[in-house]
Amino acid sequence: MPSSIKDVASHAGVSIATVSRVLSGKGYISDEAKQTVQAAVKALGYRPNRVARSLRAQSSRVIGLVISDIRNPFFSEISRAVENTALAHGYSVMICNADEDPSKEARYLQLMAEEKVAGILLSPTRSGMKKLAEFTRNGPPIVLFDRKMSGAGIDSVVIDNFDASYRLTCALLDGGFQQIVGIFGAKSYTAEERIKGFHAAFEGRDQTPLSILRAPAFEEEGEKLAAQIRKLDPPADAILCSSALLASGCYKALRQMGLRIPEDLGFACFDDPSWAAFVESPVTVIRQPAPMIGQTAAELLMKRIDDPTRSVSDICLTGELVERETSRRVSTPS
Amino acid sequence: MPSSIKDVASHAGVSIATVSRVLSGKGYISDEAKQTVQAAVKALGYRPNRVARSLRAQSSRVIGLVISDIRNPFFSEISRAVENTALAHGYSVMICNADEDPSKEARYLQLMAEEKVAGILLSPTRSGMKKLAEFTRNGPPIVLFDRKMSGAGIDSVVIDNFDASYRLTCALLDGGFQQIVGIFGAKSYTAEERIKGFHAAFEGRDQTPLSILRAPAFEEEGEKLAAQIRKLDPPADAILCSSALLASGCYKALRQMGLRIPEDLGFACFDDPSWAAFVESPVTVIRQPAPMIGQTAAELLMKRIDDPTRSVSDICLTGELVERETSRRVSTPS
DNA sequence: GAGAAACATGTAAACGTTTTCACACATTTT
DNA sequence: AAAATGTGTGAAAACGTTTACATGTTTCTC
Repeated sequence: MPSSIKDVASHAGVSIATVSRVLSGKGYISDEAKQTVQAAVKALGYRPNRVARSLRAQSSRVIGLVISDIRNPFFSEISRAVENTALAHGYSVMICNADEDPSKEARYLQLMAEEKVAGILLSPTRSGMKKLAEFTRNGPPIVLFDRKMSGAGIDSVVIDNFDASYRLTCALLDGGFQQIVGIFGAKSYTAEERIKGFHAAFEGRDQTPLSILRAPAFEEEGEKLAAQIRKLDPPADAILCSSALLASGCYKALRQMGLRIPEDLGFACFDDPSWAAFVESPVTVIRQPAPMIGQTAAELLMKRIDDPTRSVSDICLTGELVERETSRRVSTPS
Repeated sequence: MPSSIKDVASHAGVSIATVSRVLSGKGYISDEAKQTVQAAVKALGYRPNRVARSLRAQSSRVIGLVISDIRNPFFSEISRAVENTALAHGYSVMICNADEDPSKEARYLQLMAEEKVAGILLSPTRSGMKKLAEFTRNGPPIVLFDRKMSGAGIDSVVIDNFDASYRLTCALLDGGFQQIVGIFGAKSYTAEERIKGFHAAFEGRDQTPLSILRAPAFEEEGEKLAAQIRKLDPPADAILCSSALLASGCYKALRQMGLRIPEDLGFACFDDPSWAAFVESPVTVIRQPAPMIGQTAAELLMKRIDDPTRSVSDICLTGELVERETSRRVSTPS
């Protein structure tokens, strides 16, 4: 049974209004009152009740973060950055994991509105987007990250997925690969952009994509896709993966089939999972500035909270191409 | 400006008490009242305000999850399982990332108490443990996972780290390695147990551990440790890593030094990061039942919430040894 | 047909804050 | 010396719920 402001007040022999004033530092307080109240607070180990505070203020110092998949290292990096940034500004972060499931996403969004969070950071599923515009109208402010929604008047911070995908594909093309298959997420805006960049890289060359496969960004899906790829005719000679999770599933399956990379199959992917640097032949990747995305999005949200009328920003960061070995064709010694 | 129960009441032409009764399903309500109220709720898009509800009830249907490092896949697996389990029981989960920092941990624990969460799931840092016993006294119920604290009367679910470490070490020993160095987390209970198991494996054999190194469980730390290991005299011939993060940092650095694994150096680690299965020589690991840990801990917490007087349980699960190639010495062809 | 039980509803208090307002006193300005 | 400020304090309302209690209605039961 923690003590309330009432207890502090009677212990200090003042009214609760005075205690509140001392605690918030607003209004006039005599030095004497300040002293006795602070002593009482210490003596009772008083901690203000945030729920009561939120009820009164109709908002809390909590930022809601709804991520699509907590197991994806890209998102956990972001979460970490968001948390650090928010903490530095006196906000706490409540993370919810939508697991790429639109109904879970909707449920969490609803929950956060009911919890009266100060604002929401979200990487929406494609299907969740429709309701979003309406939700924002009388819910807390939202900032989108990783995935955006043009023209809805919602702030966003993403990377230039078109450009990144374009460059990654070019790396494969310039490396001498001919039959490239692209693997992309199933439902996201991000995937759409990357597919466009993928196609664009072929323009002006006398080549075309071999195939485009799509699946939810889970490791198991990557494994399944690998099997599909083996069946392609003409056979693929390189793979581009749109996410680390898909990539590790796919890479794993390929290796288990006994394929050598890049001798038998070129490979390139988004994100820079740690293993990309230390497998037999290090993997060419697009490294996304995840911490920067998280920090930028959090800062943007806090600005929006402070000033709900400010004009909406769409911030675009750029990915870094890290060319390693798997995007260059090697003459197979066999 | 979302509508309140008052709005619903006047819209339906009844008192707020009636509305509340319809919504909660408690007490007597006529069918007629039920109808009109439900219609009003729908018409206004009414959503109850959870903050008010929590204030009144002095507790919310939210479970706080304080994890030590969100970037560690082991913890993100757990988070996911916790979330699913909690959701199935009508609870939501608020995740906070302590980043292995005791002061952040304390801050978050405090925050959650102030937010009146129904209960807390925690993998405590070693130094945070002292205050824990006191905290539990007048804070929300706590269940510990991954790391426990014997004799404090707090529920816990962990794996048998002693045993797992023992078996992993034996795998290396049986594989023919002589000079084994162990790398363990810096501050955790878990690390202590694993170190004991590590030592135990040497008993009854005419060998001793070459060295024991400790560092915070971050990837960068693993890289640093790899450099230290190279300087050892006599030189190490195998490494045992206590966490996936440490392992990937270490493995990466070793590969960059041009070392072959297991030809030049045996290797085994805890957790089963995806790359362990598909690097040149697949890595021997202890696979921890992360989802099971998360689920069990969440269920235990909910039982504790329902019955604060129930006797405390310490649940112990076991890790699975996956013997692959890096724990067996091979005759170096060079 | 009278008392009891069951049903239905409304009133008001409570949860712990913050903040407006009013009041009291002290100091400064006209 | 009256009026205007400045300083310190407390009472009370408000935030949106839930629920104990009071007050009616019905419907049974003998």
